[in-house]
Amino acid sequence: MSDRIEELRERTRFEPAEAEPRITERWLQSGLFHPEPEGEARENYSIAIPPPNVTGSLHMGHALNGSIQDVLIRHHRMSGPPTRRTKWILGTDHAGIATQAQVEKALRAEGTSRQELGREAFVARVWEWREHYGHTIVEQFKRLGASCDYSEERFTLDEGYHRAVLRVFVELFEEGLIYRDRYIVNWDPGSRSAISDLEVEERRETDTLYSIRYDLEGGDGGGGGGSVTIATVRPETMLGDTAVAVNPEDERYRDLVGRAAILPLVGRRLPIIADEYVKMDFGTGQLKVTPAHDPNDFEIGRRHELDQVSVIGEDGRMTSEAGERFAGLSVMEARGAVVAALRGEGRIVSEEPYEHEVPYSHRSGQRIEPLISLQWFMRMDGLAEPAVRAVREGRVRIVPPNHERVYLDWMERIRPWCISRQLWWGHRLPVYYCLTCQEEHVAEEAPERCRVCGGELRQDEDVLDTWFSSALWPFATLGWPERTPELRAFYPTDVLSTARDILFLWVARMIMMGLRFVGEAPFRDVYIHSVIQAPDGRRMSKSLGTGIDPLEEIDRHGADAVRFGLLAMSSSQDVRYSAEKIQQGQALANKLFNAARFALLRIADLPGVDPGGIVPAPRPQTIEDRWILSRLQRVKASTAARVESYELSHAALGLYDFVYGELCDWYVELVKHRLATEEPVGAEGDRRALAATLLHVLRETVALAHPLIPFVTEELWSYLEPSGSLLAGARLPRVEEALIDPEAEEVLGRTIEAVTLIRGWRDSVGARPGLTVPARLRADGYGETGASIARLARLDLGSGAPGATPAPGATAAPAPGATAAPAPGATPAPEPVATLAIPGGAVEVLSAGGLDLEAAERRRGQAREKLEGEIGRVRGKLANPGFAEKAPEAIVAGEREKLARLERELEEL
RNA sequence: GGGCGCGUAGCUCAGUUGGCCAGAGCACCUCGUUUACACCGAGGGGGUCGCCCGUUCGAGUCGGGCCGCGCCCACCA
Repeated sequence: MSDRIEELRERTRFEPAEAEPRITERWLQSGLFHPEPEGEARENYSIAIPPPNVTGSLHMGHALNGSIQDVLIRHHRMSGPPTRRTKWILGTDHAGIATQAQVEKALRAEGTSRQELGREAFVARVWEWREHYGHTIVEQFKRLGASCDYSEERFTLDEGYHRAVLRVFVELFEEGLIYRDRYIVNWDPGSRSAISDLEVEERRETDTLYSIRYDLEGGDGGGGGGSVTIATVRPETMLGDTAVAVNPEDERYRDLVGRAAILPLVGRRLPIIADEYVKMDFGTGQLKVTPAHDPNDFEIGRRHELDQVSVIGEDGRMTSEAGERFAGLSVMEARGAVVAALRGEGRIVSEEPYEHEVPYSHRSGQRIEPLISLQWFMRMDGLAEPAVRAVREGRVRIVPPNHERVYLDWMERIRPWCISRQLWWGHRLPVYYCLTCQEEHVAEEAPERCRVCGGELRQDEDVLDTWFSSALWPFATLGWPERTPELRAFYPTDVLSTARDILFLWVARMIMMGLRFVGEAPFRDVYIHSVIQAPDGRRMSKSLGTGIDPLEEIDRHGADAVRFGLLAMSSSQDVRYSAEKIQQGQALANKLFNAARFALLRIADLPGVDPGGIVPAPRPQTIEDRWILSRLQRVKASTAARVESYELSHAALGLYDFVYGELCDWYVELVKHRLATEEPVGAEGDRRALAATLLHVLRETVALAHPLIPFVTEELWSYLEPSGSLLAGARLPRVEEALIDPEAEEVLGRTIEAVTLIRGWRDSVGARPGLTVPARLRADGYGETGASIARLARLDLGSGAPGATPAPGATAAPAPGATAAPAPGATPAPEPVATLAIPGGAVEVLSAGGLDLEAAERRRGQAREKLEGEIGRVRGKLANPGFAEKAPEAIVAGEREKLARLERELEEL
């Protein structure tokens, strides 16, 4: 052990770049991240990672969620005897559209296309692509320190997973929940596929609202027979109009209903119908109905059995149905042409700018073209109902709970889900059509021939929405539909951690599918974490140039720093990225490293003490030992509670406060002299006890911090744990109630305040840092810490200072009067040249050497003023009859005590 | 149009069920070669807790209104 410690002498800082790869390697070799599939899910702990896109790379959202999940995973892994079977299910998502788009882009660069390659070759090409780029993100998770089970990486398109998808599809089809329909869908011309409602985003845009006059049937064409005026932002769609609608309550148009208008440019007869959808107060109250290109009109069309004329094709161009003049034009070209033609006929009544919401594809960024298409749908209401109950009844908890209502609202109004995609990359639908008799077959195994006519079969061209397969993630990854030991051991998982943007897209669907197919919700908790925004408050995105690369941050500051920073930033709401928090994490790692380094080297240097022979254990000799042990129990308890209730920023910052504000700033400083070599202060017994205590405190602190900052703590563990075992596989330190010591906390709390006050005073009176000031303590409650105060505040308290002898003027005096005698046998007390208040009394300064007494006097005046003000306030409060009567007893008592203390301090001044 | 949330020090954020003088990190100023750490240490300045009204002995915290900002959901051409 000593040799290893010797090398620490040269390492004055923790170097993440050097240490992290080494430590990662040890973890991966250890097998600790792979639990055997034994026991029941309720005794084990598991999390299914939200599978990143297979060709993606680590962004800030992954880094945050990875940090959060890893804290939970490591914390729970370390909370068993000595470890608990803990599995972090790892894998990637095939991400249909995104991946296909990437490969298509590459093909374009090569001057070819997927069409040219053909389906089979294209899919093979994507698999190749996936082999090539599919592992980067997994490697990046390793750099973050994520302790996933890397030995069992899944893919939403691997063989076993595919079987699960087919099973689900077939069962739902047989139940009638999956069906095929010609329905209006969100057509994404960018990916040439239908997409679901959830993949559409609305953007505010300003278009032109045209009012167009349609003549009524039976008129003379000159307007004499009357006309209707409709308003539209999409004049090109009028070519597909099949009706004009008015509100049935609309008095103005009552007699129009049942008549017909003539569609300009086309000449089609448009029946005028009455439908409640039409708003009487919008425009003229007359609405053109285009069932094939507007979702509302589609519904109206179904109600009134209107014709559907599709004038826009899946390529985003006008079809032949649009008429010769327009066929082949793009939508925008057609718009111009239609407007020009109408203008030529004098049919444009007005044009005005109009701001409205326009649907765009979340996937391709292109404007959605609603059109009618033959697609596969899944009815959701029956599946949603148990998923609603699971949340209502608390079997699934959403944290923070205010998202629960959003979930419930959406689930209760859930609509059919369009699950087919016109892509090649994905799970191809297990649907087969007979080429001769058209009979439809749905089966997990492709049938040989048509069961009706024996004809040849062809498989449906479409693939399933990526989210269909993602919805099965928590159980498909564990071997379902087989009843595997993995499934028994790790399903349901414990928590699903995610940002809220995929609450519907993914989380809700997992709950529905888990309940339906395994009979249990896939996780107990849904933890919804922050979205990290760019420092300027904009969304972090590559395209905006606002993204910050977590890997670059890891390179610069270390994975511990990035983890700590992200955890400290995160909360229940969105937050801006804070580089300072990352630096704070780096500082913490370095601080902890150096505190341990100091202790280890000092202990190694102790004369007559064999560091190897010291058994780390709490062996408190002094009040500061009792204090740090007590504080250690508190931070162990609070950290565990915070991690378990997902208050990760509090856990991180609480740990920081302990390490900095208690362990390093105070405890290490308080005990330094007891380890001093040149000038032996304490007995050897004390040194040995102190060494044991110090090592114990360090070990527990390091273990406690491990889930948050695993690298530096693992590194330190290699010095603190002689067996050479890994901290990742150690047990979290338990809270020892017996070591909680309110008295020590009280005494040290007061001592710290006193030292801080004296230091502040010194600074304000111009005392050089090296100057030792002769002084006398005239205050209660410093019997055990007077010497510490003298040392830390650089006071000379006379002969009584060293060792454990009570400091002069401290607790000895039975009465707290001003006449408290100095230590017996001392020479007559000199007159103080200055006095400053500390909790429980005052410090009297006995020599003016090196001090600015005028400043001291000013300061005393300020202190007195402040005390008086405070006393006044407290007195006023106590004098208020309402306060004394109505406030709780403890509060009143506290105020009384405070008053007494302040009065004593004032008196001492 | 509905829903959720935010507005606390120059910046980024904490402030549990209303109760000691409203905190932290960073930034800023002063001092410091104290033998763990200069990625350091000590000290300091800095806040009408968005605004108004109310409830209460007591409000950053609860209620109402207003102003500003963000996000989610939603089928008005």
